[in-house]
Amino acid sequence: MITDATTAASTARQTTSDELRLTALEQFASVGFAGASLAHIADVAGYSKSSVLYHFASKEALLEAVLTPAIDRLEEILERFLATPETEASRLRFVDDFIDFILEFRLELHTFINQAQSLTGIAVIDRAGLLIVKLSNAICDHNASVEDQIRFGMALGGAAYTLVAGMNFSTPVTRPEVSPTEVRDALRVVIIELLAPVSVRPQPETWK
Amino acid sequence: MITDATTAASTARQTTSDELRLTALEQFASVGFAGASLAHIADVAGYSKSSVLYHFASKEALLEAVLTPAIDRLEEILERFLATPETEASRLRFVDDFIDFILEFRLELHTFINQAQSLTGIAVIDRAGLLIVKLSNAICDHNASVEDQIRFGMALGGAAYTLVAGMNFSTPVTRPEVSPTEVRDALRVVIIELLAPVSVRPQPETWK
DNA sequence: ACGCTAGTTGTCCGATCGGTCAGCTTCTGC
DNA sequence: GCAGAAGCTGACCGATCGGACAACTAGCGT
Repeated sequence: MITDATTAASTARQTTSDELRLTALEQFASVGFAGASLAHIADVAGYSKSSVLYHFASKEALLEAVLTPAIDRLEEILERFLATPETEASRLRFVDDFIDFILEFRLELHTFINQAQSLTGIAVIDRAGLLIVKLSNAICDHNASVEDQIRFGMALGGAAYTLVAGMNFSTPVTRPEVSPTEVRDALRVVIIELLAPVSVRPQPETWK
Repeated sequence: MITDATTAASTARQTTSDELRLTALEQFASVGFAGASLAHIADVAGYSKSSVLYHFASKEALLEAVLTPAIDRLEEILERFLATPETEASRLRFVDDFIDFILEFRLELHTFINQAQSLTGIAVIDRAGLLIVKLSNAICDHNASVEDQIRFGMALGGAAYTLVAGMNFSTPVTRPEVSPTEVRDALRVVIIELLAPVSVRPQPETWK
């Protein structure tokens, strides 16, 4: 079998590092950082624990390598949003960027969202925490109401949960192959509803 | 100091079991079930590891004792909702019950929501998972759209995140003593917006 | 005074944790 | 041919894990 590394552009090159990163991500997201042992990660990926520690200096370094791409992406999104004056159009574009991010990095988001509080001190975690605060302020700083902060938190934590843990057992039997685009569209509707500014937010008159 | 056990009705009796349960809950919610060691739980509570294993047969038994009251409460709420024919009033009352539940058992909810997938097999976890499915079906079964399932998941996971992890670092400096009732009211508005049935759900015309 | 029970603890155990290190293979440049 | 780097591994280390067990103390009914 000839796997030419030079023509890696076609299909994504699957280096050992990448395999370990992916496996570690799945483990961190499902059993948590503390619960995921290096030996188990290595075993699932088909390597030895020593190999993991050859590619990554420590367990924390592995976590950083796993989360960094997602944080980088989120940072880009925030900077793009802050770079342009805020209009309804720019805010809507931000939401679309945000949904792209959530869907692409759902496992990374889930890992950070649910374990950031117990992993403070690790560089990438602190960096992500600061980023979330800046994001929150950018979205709902102008009036800074408690409700707006809750709306942002619900969108963030709700999406992380729904896409990773929620959909798994929400319909355990009834599984008629829900299409990704259908999930994406529905997610867009709900998140836009949550993050819409007060000016355009509809007020239900029944159900109050 | 006289602490009479017979007149325990006034202030909640603080038995050793209760102290250990509370400490364990805090640890499970913050560092996860796998990450929380019995020795550390005992240390924080001011007892020895042996004492923990005297009151609870095992670490899993401790988890069950910690989560069971919350699951019982949630079961009551579901049964109450299913017992009456569904009207807007009954659905609204359910939302209020639900919010009461979330606020009272936020740590238990957070623990279950974020770790259920890695703890399957433990009785109380499986029971809670089944309960969530039944809840989800009760709320949005009639039309069973993907969007409604996402709405339910966002409300559940979003609330669990916002109330435990989100509010902690969302406003790290600006902390003007946000009142509990203010949080409750805002949470009510957002959750009602998420869980309102299609018939009364407002459709924003801008921002689409 | 007595035995009984509930509560608490220190000690010990096998398993597993993250991490180090020496050695093994395979490939490459000279 | 061979030196050296890269990749990978098993053996080993001290620390910590969940848990078993015996011993100790304090209270209570007799």
